Amino acid sequence: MEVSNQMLHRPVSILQGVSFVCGNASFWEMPRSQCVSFCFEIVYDDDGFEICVGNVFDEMPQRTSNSGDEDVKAETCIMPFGIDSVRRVFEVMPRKDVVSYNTIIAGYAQSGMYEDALRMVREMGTTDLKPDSFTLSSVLPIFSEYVDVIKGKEIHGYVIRKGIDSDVYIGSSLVDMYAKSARIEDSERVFSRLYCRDGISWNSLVAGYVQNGRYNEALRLFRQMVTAKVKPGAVAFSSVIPACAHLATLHLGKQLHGYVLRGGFGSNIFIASALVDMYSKCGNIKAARKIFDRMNVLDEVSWTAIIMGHALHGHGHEAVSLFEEMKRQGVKPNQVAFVAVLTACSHVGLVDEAWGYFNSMTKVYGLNQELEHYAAVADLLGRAGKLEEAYNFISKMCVEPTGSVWSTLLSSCSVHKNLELAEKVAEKIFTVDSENMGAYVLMCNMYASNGRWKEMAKLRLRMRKKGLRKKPACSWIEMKNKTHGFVSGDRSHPSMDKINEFLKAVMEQMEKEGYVADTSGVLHDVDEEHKRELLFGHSERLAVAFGIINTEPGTTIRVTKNIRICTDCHVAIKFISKITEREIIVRDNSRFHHFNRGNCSCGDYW
DNA sequence: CTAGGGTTAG
Repeated sequence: MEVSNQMLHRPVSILQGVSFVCGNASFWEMPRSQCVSFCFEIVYDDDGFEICVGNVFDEMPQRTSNSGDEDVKAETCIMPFGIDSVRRVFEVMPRKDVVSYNTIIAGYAQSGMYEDALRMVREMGTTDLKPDSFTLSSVLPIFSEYVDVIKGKEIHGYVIRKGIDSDVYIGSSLVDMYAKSARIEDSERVFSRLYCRDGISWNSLVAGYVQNGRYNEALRLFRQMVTAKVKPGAVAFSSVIPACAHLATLHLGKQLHGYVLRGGFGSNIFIASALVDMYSKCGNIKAARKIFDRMNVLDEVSWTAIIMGHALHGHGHEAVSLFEEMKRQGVKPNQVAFVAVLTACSHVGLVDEAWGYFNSMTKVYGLNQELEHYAAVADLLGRAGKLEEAYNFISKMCVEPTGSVWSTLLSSCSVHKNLELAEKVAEKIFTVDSENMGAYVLMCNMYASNGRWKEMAKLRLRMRKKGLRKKPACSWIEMKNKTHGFVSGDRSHPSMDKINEFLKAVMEQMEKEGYVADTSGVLHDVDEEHKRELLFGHSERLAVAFGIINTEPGTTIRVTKNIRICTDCHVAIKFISKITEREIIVRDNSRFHHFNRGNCSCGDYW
């Protein structure tokens, strides 16, 4: 499992000077008695204070409840004075005990002052006070955030030795720590050993699955949690809903939405933003917009979700005007919001606007342009046919271009049929990423459409030598709460005869209305007739046909495809939408195509 | 005195 960008971008300098010394790796496998040999030491500071009874937060006001939501911590736990004043009080306390240390450590940790929190843990050691489950529950999340699994494991070793590893708080922190370090198997093991699990421990693992891209497992565990009669809270919903967004499983997303409303969490901004994202990624931008319009409070995340939604659905102008509206309302766009608005520009070809936004990042908002922003602009230039400009832009990037940045340009070269530049770009890709499947496939396609069979064969040989195999194209459609998958050319679906019959009938009508098969994208060196047959078996076409056959007239068809929609299928589905009078929505790997009355929302710009 | 959450994205 890959570590996400978010993890890699976290600084680690904060951990310097802190040392939880303990043995190495595999204490998992050891019987408990042997774990004792793992010691836990703190590097002590020289100064120390006497132990004191009392609590520096004694003066704190009680938390007030907050509109039925659970997330009271951030909003309503207002300190009467800043953490600095708390520290001053703490420092003059004549005697300090574990509780007072825990309190100040938690205070620092919750205020993001991690160095101070860890310094206090060290100081605590100088006074003979031993960190307990409270201390460590405050400290562990620091190592989750900074993805330091070594430090996290040291603490794990220590808590096993102290016999507090089954503490729910510690357990949840450990589950989270391992998940954020991309070691979800270890999260599972910690979780499985917790004999007392509350909603938070369940959700730590659910969220862990989502963070590691294991969406199906996240949903499975969420269901298990509900079955175990643990009621999901607000946080649990905002953790699982993104799993539906990623999987594009509208029916599950809808069920969760229903659950959210019944639970009274509908106005929670975290959940509402997740729902906006989920509906738009599942192809229902109207529902997404409805939820967004009903939200009372909007932050940069909710704005970004709806802007990205419109961008993915090809409503570039709407996305741009929402971005302007966000700024007008005084919400400052962050880096992600810029990714969204640049994506919007790229999908509709707003070149000048995009440049304006790109430059305003540093000049107006003091934000650095990161790889994603460069990628979006490169994508925009490429789509707009400014291939050379895009090439130069990428070559001069301040960030080292990755294979994926070059890949967007390569697909633009393919759209604009510039084989010469494509070859140049492909070589760039292969130098950074010699196993980039997409690049091999695209180049093969381009050679094929130019009749350059020799070059194609050469490239295929190169692929074979590397042991690379083409990822099969597949499409899927939800039908009565079941997902039906289709693989290109695969005839094993039980309804295949009906599908073919349908496609044949539609095809006759299509040809009458002027459809001509575009066989240029067919990879194989076979005759025209055979090429047309191959197009006939494309997965998106099968899924659309299956959807139409099995639904009432007028029902919207939603299909998801794992790779870019094929040019010929794009034309064909336009015809199909007109002939069958259906709205057909196809999500490919980068956007949505809304086919209606013979047109597509992308305006053929994709 | 302690633990889990939403937006990028190939």
